[in-house]
Amino acid sequence: MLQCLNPALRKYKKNEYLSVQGDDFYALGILLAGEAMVVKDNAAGQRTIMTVLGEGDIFGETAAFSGEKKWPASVIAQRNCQALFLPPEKITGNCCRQCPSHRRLITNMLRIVSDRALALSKKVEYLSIKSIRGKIATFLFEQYQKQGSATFMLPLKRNEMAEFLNVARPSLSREMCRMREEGVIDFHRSSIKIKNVEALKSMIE
Amino acid sequence: MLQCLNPALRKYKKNEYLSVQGDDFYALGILLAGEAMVVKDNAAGQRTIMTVLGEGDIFGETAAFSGEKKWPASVIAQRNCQALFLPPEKITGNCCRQCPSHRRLITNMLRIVSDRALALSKKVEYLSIKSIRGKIATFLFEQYQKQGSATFMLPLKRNEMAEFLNVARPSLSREMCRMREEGVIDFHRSSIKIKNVEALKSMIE
DNA sequence: GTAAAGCAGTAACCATTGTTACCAACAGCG
DNA sequence: CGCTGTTGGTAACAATGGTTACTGCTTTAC
Repeated sequence: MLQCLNPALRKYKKNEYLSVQGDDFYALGILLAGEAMVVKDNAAGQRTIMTVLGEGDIFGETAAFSGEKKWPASVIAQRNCQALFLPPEKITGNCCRQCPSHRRLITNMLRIVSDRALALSKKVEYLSIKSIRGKIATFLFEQYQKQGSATFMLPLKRNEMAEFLNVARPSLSREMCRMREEGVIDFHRSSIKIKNVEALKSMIE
Repeated sequence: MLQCLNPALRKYKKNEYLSVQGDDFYALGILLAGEAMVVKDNAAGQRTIMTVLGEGDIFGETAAFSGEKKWPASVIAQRNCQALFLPPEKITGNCCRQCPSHRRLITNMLRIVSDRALALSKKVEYLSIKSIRGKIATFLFEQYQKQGSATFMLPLKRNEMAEFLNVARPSLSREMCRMREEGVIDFHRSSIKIKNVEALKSMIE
């Protein structure tokens, strides 16, 4: 079976990175020996520990089958580690002649469930932020990155945005206006301009 | 391919239930025609709309491959609907001779990713509750159901419980004591007794 | 063009929750 | 037994965010 999967075995010293957040994703990981930490950095550079991996634990399983082909978090060796990496195609793969449509079905299924998990994990991120300002900053910064320009249109109305961020609409308005007064952003209705990216970043979290 | 999967086709009139939250889960659904709503009821009887399904949308995909074999939400026809139901085993199934270990691998993978999605959706539920009291009530009620008795031990220390619910520890203590004063619960350290289940339920959400 | 509906900003007030700091109860240990 | 560290309750105060209600600006429909 292992031959069929053709996994890559790698060794890491303490504090080495098994994977780096944002890097291209090629292979699902299995920690064979040692201990590693899954950490997520946000835009402000703050780091959150997601989990600690022990021997036998799998990492990157959500990204493996989703549409997103970047590592959603970094994995850092806490001690010397050994890890196996296997490309997700190998798992769903047709090493043992199966009907192609069946294979397609399984792949789709995995992708659907994984995408769902990714979306939920995004939602958890937003909900875990306590201040409205932090939520706004995170939201805007993400839009800014996605749209690539400092001036863009918000994809949601205030109403919807408030619901999405789980806050009251007037509170959202109030806070956005404060941020405008402070010169961090400028906006009118749905069009928005980020005037000070660094300041915005620092408000994240 | 469809023969291989052997799906059940069912028709529903407006307002009929395609699935009922808490019922045993046997088959994954695909909405072929019509429109349906996915709703989640909480213990207090309040209903949240999760999504609206259109033609071609899949429902129950997370439960299908996870360890949990109950419907996590209800699906209600908004208009006359047609839906296809197929048992998840058929998807992962060996209709086309594949090596058993490979099949095992795929099933495990699906289960892992699905369980992850379920856990995240649970977390979202907790984080979406705004009042501390609501969080406590939800948490306690869930423990109560899981442990089956009105007197039980909390699995977390105050510290950890506060972190889990994403609130400050003193605020948690304060609120728990208020609930004790009101006669809804009684507790000492980690041992807790639910004195008024109905009152507790009504505090959920 | 005008009425009606929906959307967004504003302000005052109030409730809830976080913060900080301190204290009491308890567990483990010599 | 008393020391120490941990855990949990308490209280005062500050800050944050929700509520409500009103306003004016846009958009849509007729």
